[in-house]
Amino acid sequence: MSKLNNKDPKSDTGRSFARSPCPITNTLDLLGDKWTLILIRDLFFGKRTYGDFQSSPEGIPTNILAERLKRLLENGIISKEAYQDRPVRYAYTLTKKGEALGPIVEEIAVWGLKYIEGTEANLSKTN
Amino acid sequence: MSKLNNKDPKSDTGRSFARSPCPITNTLDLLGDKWTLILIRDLFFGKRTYGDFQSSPEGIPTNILAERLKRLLENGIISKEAYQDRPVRYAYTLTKKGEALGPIVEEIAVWGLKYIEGTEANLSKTN
DNA sequence: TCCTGTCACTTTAAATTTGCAAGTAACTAA
DNA sequence: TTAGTTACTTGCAAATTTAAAGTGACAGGA
Repeated sequence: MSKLNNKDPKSDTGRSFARSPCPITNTLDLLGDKWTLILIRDLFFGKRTYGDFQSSPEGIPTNILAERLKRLLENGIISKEAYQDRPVRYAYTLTKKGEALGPIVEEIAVWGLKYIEGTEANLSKTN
Repeated sequence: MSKLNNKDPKSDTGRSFARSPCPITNTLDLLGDKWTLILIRDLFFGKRTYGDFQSSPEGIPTNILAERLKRLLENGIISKEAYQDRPVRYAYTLTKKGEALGPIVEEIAVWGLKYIEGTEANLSKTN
């Protein structure tokens, strides 16, 4: 039951990985897609509600948004709390683990600004 | 004809983007998937041939490998050259633009090592 | 010459994921 | 009562990914 390359990381002993024990591979399995790091970026820019994320110019589909928020919650990268009752409204914020993604987001922005023509640094909230 | 949010980046004036002018978004459109940064990692570890990439423990499907190498070539992140004739064999290497991805890969590795239990730093070539 | 093997891909078909649109539930304000 | 907002969920077509097999160029050995 404790085979390597188990399809489900985290299951079993915690020492089996979906693809390999490489930290890069496993980080990519968590946030290596076209939307997750955009959410992390938005969180760094102070966005906190479901509606805030939807309003970013990239236009994330709502089903993808819900699923990504769930995955980030399950992995302890963000936390969710009601910031008001009547009606209940939720705010998502980065945990310490999530805040630690800062340097990754920063280096991606630096590279993009330097090598992709026409990209612009954040102009307030028009990410 | 020069609308923003054009579906085809690079088309038109070069000032229209697929999703937004954000450097993070555009970098993600280039390498935000589960395989591209693994190839970049392999290149940093000195792998250079098609076979080298195939032999990494993650087991990239060959059609994906071919397509990603093509995209990285088209975007000037890697270059391809024959390193022998009879039979012709090709080596892929990082360009200056590709080498500049070093800090991103590094920060991803640092985060993964710290926050994903069980991941291990590169043990020679067993990425 | 024929056969086997390697390297660098390409093709095919099925499985998975994505994107778009519409729908739902809770509640509030008019 | 009706309309509006927020935070999702559902359904389905389209796009992407995956595994597996196939192709073509060439080399070496029998």
